[in-house]
Amino acid sequence: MINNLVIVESPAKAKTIEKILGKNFQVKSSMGHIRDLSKNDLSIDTKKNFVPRYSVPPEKKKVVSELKSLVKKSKVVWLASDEDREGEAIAWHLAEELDLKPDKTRRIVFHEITKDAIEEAIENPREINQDLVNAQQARRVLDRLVGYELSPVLWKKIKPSLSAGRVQSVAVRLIVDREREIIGFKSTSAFKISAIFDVKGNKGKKYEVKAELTEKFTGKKQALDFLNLCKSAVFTVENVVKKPSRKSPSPPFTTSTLQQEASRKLGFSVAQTMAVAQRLYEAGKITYMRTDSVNLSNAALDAASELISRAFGEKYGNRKNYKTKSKGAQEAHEAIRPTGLDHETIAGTAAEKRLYELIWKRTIASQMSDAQLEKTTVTIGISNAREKFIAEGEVLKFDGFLKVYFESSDDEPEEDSAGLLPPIEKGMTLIYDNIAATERFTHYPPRYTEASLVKKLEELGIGRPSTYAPTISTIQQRGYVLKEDRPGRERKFSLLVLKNNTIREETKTENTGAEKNKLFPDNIGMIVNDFLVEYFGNILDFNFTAFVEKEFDEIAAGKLVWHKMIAKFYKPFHERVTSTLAKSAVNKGERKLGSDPETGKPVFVRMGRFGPVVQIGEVSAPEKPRYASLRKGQNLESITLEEALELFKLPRTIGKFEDKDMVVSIGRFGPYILHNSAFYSLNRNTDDPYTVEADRAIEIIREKRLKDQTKVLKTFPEDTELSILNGRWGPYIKYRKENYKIPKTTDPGKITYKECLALISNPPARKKGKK
DNA sequence: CAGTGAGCGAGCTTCCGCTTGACTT
Repeated sequence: MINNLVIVESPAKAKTIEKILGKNFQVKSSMGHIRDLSKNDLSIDTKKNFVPRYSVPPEKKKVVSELKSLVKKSKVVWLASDEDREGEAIAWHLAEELDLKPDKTRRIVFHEITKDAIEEAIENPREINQDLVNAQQARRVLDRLVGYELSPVLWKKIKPSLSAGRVQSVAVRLIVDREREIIGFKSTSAFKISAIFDVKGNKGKKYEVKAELTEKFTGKKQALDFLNLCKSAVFTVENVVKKPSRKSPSPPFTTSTLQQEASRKLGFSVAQTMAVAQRLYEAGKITYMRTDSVNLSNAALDAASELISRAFGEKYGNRKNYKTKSKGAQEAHEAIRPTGLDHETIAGTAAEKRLYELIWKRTIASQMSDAQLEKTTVTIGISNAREKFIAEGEVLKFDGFLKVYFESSDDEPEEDSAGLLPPIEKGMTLIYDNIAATERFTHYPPRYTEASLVKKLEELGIGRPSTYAPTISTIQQRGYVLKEDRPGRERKFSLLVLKNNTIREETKTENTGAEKNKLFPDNIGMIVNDFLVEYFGNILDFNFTAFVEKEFDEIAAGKLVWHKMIAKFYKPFHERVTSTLAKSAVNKGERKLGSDPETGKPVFVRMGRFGPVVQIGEVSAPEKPRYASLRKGQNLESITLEEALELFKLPRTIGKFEDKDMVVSIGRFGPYILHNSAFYSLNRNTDDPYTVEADRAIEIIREKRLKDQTKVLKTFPEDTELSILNGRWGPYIKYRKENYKIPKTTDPGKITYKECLALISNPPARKKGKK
């Protein structure tokens, strides 16, 4: 017989709590929700109060039967799931499914896993809050209705297997909207003026001071006029102002801020951060990693302040607890922090170490004092112009939390930060070393990264810590969004430099627009988005979630009946679904670009069976239309007629080699040359299939042939299907179309037929990790 | 591996939010 059975959500949590509670308590986990709407149908009675039909999904059967048998052996069952909407629902589902009798069931909650908090919870049990449970049911039912009624509309009107939902569709919209802003962005340029002045300090020491003009000039002529004025100008220090300023540390990590900082500082993807954090959590190294709370337990605050005084001194400490600012936060857990603050580092993989250290630093810094700075601003007047030069310097007076942590930002890297200024006094006359006018271009708003998208979603109150990573993977899996690198392009800019009383003009080039790991909408994402915005604008509205959340709060407060709220939403929504199915045309993102100058036939782009395609001519016309696939990075909505026609220039016959034609085209694996029924790949980076000429093609063919000659290292008379080949990663065994690795310990030059057979029948174990 | 773009019809796809393993390459 068990006296007390405690059920929590996570097994790692169960282990910790069991240690705290001791022998009289057995602690088990439910592994999250144990029941849900069936995934095969709607499972909601839309005719009768939206009654949900719940069932235990197959993967949860085992947990439930285990819990059932434990319950039978227990005197009292303590439902200790999280104190939020989902946690309350988990407790309720457990009570229902395990058939728990009220007299032997207690509901308890705690926000931190400490002895005090848990003991206090045990002393203050309550009953399941049915209003809160109903708010969760409303959330669940609404999401199911939206997802399972919208998705089939997309299958019929756009493409099978697509999906839509309250969260994912808004995430896609953010990315599509941003891309359109970028496509429509008109970059303008202006001339920024910066000067370097020579300053003589006492003892004749020379310093340089960098200053910037308060105004920019829109044209080169104005910039030139200004530099000409400077030739005869006297520069005088008009003012020196010193001002103290402070920098405060950021709050401890939540899921969202951890994902952002790990992305910026460690280059982790959102999924990677969560996987590493999960391992740290399971190893007992950090607190729970799916949280929206910035709260720290008293024990953690004590430990931090003790550690800070000991390691850095009393004045570095600033004990405080932060308040969450994010919309819809439920704060069922603590912030993400090390469980043992005295461990600055841990044993583990490189990724685990780095993430842990990031969490440690952020937590400690959050309990440290502000950094104090002194900012100096020097205003330099120009005798014959009204503009001023400004030189700025910043000195750190007290480092405070900066001793351990510096937060990164998403913005473009700042130009060299201001440092210490040399001794300058009001009234000094300065002599310029040089004054430069540099043409600078305005930049389009940045594309989202996974982490900055999470940040935006959190600001909008859309999604939860447990869903940020899965949402981002879903919108990529559906093909709505691609995470990609894009090469930049070269751009010319003007530079005018005044030095030694003469002005020199230069044209320079810079690389602009290069992107790394950014989210781009793909054609299908844009089509789906436009369709949803047109027919279901209310759900795609950025405030839709915030609006329904307010109603869920009212349900939780007992002021609103959940199925009435759903009924009010569902009636117009369902009518819209029906009318959209009846009225709207099948949407393939078709767009007419113009007509083909050669034949006069219309030129269209649209989604075809195998992706976006250009079509010349109508299907109904007597002559069959011609087709060409769009290239990677080309969009249905932005491709021009010229670009579309260009696609029909392939395949190109570019000449003869060894009496056979050389034909250039683009296949699944990129551009290639076809010659004498053999394929030769063009170099994606340096060769352009639209312009490549015969000489270069021959060169490529010869290179490939040479490579192939050295490809076969060894053959065996015993079996012609077996050979040792030289591949991209070194020698390998090829046998009947399959490839096999040769271990590093074996010399591929001396390998025998027998050894090969052994490696084929018993290949060395591969590293796991791939699906 | 190097190209597709027809048409019919059956059967399937899909949401968000809790939480971890147990499968194979």
